Amino acid sequence: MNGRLKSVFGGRIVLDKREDILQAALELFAERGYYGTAVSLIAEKARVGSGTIYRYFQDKEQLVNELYRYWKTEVANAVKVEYAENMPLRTLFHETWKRWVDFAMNNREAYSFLVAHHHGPYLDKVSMEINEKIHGEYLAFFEVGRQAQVIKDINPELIMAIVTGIFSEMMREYWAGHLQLTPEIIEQAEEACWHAIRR
Amino acid sequence: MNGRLKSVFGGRIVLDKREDILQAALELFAERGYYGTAVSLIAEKARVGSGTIYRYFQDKEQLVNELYRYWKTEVANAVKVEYAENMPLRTLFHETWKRWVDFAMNNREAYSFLVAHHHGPYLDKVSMEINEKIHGEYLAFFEVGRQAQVIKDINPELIMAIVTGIFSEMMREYWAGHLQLTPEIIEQAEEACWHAIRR
DNA sequence: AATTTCGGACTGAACGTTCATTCCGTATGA
DNA sequence: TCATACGGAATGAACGTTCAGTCCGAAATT
Repeated sequence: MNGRLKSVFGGRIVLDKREDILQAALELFAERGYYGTAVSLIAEKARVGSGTIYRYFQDKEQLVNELYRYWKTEVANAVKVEYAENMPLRTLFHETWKRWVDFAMNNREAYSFLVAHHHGPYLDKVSMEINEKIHGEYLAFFEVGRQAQVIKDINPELIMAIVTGIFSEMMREYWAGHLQLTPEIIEQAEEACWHAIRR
Repeated sequence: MNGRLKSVFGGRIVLDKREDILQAALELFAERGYYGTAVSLIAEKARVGSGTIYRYFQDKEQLVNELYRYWKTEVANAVKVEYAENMPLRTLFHETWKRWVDFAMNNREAYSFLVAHHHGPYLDKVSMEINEKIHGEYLAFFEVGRQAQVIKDINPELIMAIVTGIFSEMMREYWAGHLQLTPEIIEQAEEACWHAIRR
């Protein structure tokens, strides 16, 4: 996914144009949005002919969906914490928060892309199923916390909205240049978020 | 703004097509987005010829900006609380939260429109200045709370991100059909939000 | 009162542009 | 020689915008 990957084809080493296209599309979609990005622009940035894109992707819609699924899965894996026996939920939350911030700051384009396309009408059934699957996993986590009487006894969907709302708005303000994100401030945000959901 | 307003012209009562156009555009932009809405579609919904739109608005961009400014100001006025002497900040927050929810639920299209277009590249200088002005007023409120040691001693921009993040994500989940918004749940969300920002 | 003229709101076909997608000639390696 | 990869001009649909003409109430004229 870094545009310089190679693949072996018939014993020959070849630049993988498919990766170039995906990387160029990621950056352009994140910056300009789906409708604001012409296919010819993606081709130019990836240094391929526009026809070449259609050798690798059925159409523009399949391209954006492939990107979406890939990065959605990536971020889900990135925030996953290997669960240790008896780990307090507060600690689990802290670890997850940390990973989430790390991912967003180290993969700005991917994170921006995901946020901007999360509700796009061009997302297909498969992408939406992935969304719901991951959403469900997080819900289950909050349900556990509720049962353990650590988290407020309210609808887990609301808990979820609180956490994702705080996080995404924080990142948005950061990228808009209105808010610095020092380790101290990141911790303050985490603390505030926890205060919102803890019992 | 309800598409049935009338204006008097030369002693004669006439349907105000300008209002029809604004209302049609509001609904379509909210539902389909700016790029997803063809001008001809707005014309059809407003029952006017597409040329008529250009009698009232310079172009599509001016139309979306006019809508944005109007509703941004409307919501700002709608949530404003007449401040009574010695009113606790917690009460002020409660009143504001209530008004905000009321506005969003009673003006779904307008609220969705504002959220969806808040960062659109077609917003002009005037619209962005209105944004910053209103943003600044809210920041000042949180600054007062901080000085009074009622609200956490952290960057007001972060406080702001927390409150708007929770609210907008809550409304999103509501309109997606994932979350009911009973008075009880609305209060739980308000309470959680306050927990996040109180000292 | 009846008829004509006038102004401008209004329409929608037409225009030029942009875009996603296709097509085909060329290049490359087997 | 053949098959495949590739580039980019060509294609046609869709879009925002324009403009020549239509329509209609009001004013002017008879």
